[in-house]
Amino acid sequence: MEEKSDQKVRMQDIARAAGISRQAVYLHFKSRAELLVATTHYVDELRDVDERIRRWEEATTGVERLEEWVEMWGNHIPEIYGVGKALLSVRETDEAADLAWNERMTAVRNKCADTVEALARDGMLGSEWTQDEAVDLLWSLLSLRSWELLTKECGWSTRQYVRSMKKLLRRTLVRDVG
Amino acid sequence: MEEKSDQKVRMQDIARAAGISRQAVYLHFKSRAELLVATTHYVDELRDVDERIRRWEEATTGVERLEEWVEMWGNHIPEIYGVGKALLSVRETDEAADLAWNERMTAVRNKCADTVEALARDGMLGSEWTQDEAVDLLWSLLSLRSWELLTKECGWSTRQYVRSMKKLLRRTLVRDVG
DNA sequence: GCGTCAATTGACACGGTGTAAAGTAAGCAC
DNA sequence: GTGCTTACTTTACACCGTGTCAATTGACGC
Repeated sequence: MEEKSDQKVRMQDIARAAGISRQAVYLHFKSRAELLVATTHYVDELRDVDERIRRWEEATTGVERLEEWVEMWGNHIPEIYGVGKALLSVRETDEAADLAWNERMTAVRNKCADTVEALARDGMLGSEWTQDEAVDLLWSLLSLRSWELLTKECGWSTRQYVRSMKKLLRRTLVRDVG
Repeated sequence: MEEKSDQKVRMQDIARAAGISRQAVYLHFKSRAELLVATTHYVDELRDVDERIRRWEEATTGVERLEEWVEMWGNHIPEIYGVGKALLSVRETDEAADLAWNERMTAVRNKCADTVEALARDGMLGSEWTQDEAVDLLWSLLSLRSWELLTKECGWSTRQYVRSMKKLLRRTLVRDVG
């Protein structure tokens, strides 16, 4: 999926890649949606997301947390892009997939909320935003879709994406000092 | 499509809505993709997009143009959301649909470029952005996906979306004065 | 009455997902 | 060795949505 995130990955393809028959895949996962969900969990484990979050939580000031969070999540997006995109598209029809995606997204949203919270605690949240608005903006700018737009359609690198999001968010959400 | 932009609209549904048989639809449009493309053009005509653009071009200063552009396009998005979303999803498989979508998107992109150009001419473009970066950012923040995320997933109104985008873009792209 | 044009009905091919059934080969128990 | 389980295979088929094709109908103009 990561290799050919532009094309559709069929059960057939997955089976072939695993060196088993298409039917055998159904012995392990009862539907394509379930397989995709399981894959996202596998990727999380593989990339040791928990460990990264632990490190992020050590950041102290709000502004630091913001920068670290953008850095961390922004760099994680390309690692989940393939599965994520597939999951996004089955979500339209499959309820379980929708649920699974929503769970993952609220997890991300919670991190965004923590970040904004820290910013507000420091009195560094720009006065034109409510906390909720700031969370929504941060979350949407760090969404798979935003990353997809800027990298796939505009030709940015992930590096550039992270750098620009940091700048943009700092200018936008953080109160002017001096 | 606008009514039920969450569900998939099949040829069957379109035929029923038009009061003709499914096959008859194929007498007018040779594929679903072509129908979707035609529909976007129809919507443009219906909403008299050209006229709106003409009005927008009267804005003189860069900052005014930015605000007007966000206002205009932001309010147009919900009018094309249903078809747009359908088109986005066939784009993956249908080449003609992809082309049609890209054309529409470069048109939007050009307006973004004009806006940034005006900003730069006034010396009001923030010094941390190149013009290309500014265009990409503006374009992606005004994309159907961004609007979708903030309204459908975060529960914002289009009003709120437009207002926030104006604020965000002003703070982000426009040079600090004084 | 004739052609033609829009639409109808019904059948069918294709591709992708998912189900079901029967068969096979390897491993382990005793 | 015989028997049982487990993982997998092959084959077949149902379901859906898109798209094609052929034969038919009904209204209109002339």
